Amino acid sequence: MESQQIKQAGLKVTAPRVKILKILENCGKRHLSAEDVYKELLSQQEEIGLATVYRVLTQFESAGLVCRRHFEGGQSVFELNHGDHHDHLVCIKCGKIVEFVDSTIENRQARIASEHNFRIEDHSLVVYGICSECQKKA
Amino acid sequence: MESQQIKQAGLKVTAPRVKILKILENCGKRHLSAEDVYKELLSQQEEIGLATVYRVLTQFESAGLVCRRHFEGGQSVFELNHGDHHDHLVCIKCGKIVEFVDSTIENRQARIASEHNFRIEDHSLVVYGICSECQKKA
DNA sequence: GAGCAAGATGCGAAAGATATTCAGTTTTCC
DNA sequence: GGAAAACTGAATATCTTTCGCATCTTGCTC
Repeated sequence: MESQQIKQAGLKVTAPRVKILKILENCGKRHLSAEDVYKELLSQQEEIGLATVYRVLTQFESAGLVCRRHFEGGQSVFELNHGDHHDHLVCIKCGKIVEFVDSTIENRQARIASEHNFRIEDHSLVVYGICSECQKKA
Repeated sequence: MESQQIKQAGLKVTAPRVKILKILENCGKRHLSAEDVYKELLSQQEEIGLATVYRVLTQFESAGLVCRRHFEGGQSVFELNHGDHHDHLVCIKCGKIVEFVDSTIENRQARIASEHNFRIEDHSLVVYGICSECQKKA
């Protein structure tokens, strides 16, 4: 149940939060912008302001429920945090996003960071390209 | 001479362009936001508008003279393009940026992209962490 | 070097994303 | 059931980036 996750995050269980979490879980797409979530709410006849969407997503982020990503293009996208880290392959034509994990890359990153005496907190690897369908179309 | 580079890029040689390019070359830091460049111009008593800074940087980007990066935090940073691709290690405390290149990572990326039938156009790898100095301070 | 067209510039205003304020409402906890 | 604390929507503010447009420059020609 969504309300459990929200409660465990130390947040009060309110209608907007539950609905937003539901959307993140059920809307099919893994990556949604604040705007996407807002539009989805509107299409469900929900009376939830954009400001609340941002607030809730930010709170979810602090609580570790979702991750925020800044891809190129100004807008942030949010995705549910399933605990596993992964990187992204983004199609610059159609916006399709593929997730991947590669331990070789993760290891090299750790190595490089330690060579520079950095303690890694996070990282973001995004590969931009053109997916097979868009290659055909072009 | 800066004016050569600008001319070769197919752009008219104008005072703002030369000055901005000089700043990128000489200001010491490799990564500047549009705001940074603008402030630097102001401190040099130059009458150059912020809009022009953005326009010029965007043109330089199209011309391949500089690269624009979107790190976390809303603002874009620009850096001179020396032809070589590289990735970034960013200190989330002090903002220090270290550049690195790792062919193992590059290769894995290419492999992953081809496994998904993507044609790579670009990529961005940013590792966020805490640098040695900031670790001491904390 | 004057003349001209194409292209640049500066400024203010606008756009887009996100954050904040505020007053009223809802949840939680006892 | 009620008070305190936390939450909400709307409007507003902010920040970065872009646009519109009148004016000025540059690069080329003669």
